[in-house]
Amino acid sequence: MGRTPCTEKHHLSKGPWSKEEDQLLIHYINRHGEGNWRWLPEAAGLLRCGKSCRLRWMNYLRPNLKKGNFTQEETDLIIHHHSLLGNKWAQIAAILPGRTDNEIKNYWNTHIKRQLYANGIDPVTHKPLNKDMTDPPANSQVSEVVTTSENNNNNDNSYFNVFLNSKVQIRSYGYSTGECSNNSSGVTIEEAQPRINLNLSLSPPPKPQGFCMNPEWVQPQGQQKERALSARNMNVDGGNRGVCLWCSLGLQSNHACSRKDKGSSDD
DNA sequence: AATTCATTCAACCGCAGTAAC
DNA sequence: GGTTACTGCGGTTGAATGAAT
Repeated sequence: MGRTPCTEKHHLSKGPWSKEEDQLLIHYINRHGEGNWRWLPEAAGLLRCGKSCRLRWMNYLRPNLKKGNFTQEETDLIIHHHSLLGNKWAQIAAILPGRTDNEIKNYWNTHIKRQLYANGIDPVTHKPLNKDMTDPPANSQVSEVVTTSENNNNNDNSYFNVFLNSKVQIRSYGYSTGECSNNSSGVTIEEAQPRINLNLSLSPPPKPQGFCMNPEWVQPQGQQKERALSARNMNVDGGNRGVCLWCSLGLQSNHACSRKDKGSSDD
């Protein structure tokens, strides 16, 4: 069926809020507090529906809202948590004090999304756009885009010439295919707190310690090789799951990943 | 200066969850 | 258990603004 829009029901105002309306709303909430949105407009003397009042208050009028551009830290957090939560804007907003879900959603759609696309990252999956390189196993879970600072104290980059002059790392969490020998316990948000920036160029991975991934996904083809490797394989996190790049490159003996690919079923 | 095109973001709409009856 | 109403969330729209031609 669907409901009649509240504005139609009671001939209420629509469109941008006037200063007077804002003042009425602020004044009322300051005196009576939030809540009871259904009856608030009437009580406050507003010709708006409760929904509209709530939105106006939550997004623009309530105190402690942070105005202005997003900082790099905030952008990092948004990308990180989006990779974990998807389009759960309210949940993401809860992590960024002073920011609203609407604001974050807009910022995502107008800025971050485009920059991710421009850098070959699918903003939905947080994986490289190239389909051949990116289709994860059907049972894969979300992944995360992570960037690191240039100096990762990695003294052994010899196998990673493809990553020269690069910065981005894409960390995949919770793939149920493959597993690394030294850490299969999953990663909390706190543990995984990355330093992200939208200079999504590519960079060398850290030392291959517990670095795991599924070799099925490593199908470098021509120029796509670099992106695929960098985006897929850089698990800076000390090994979640999957089969390691080092293994896929035939370097098993050089690092700690003792696991053999065991297919697509654990947990 | 006028027009067109692109971008931004405030606000709206519909749906889902849930509490109250 | 079914219905209704309220609230919150996410997707989408469209007016305002800026940039390009």
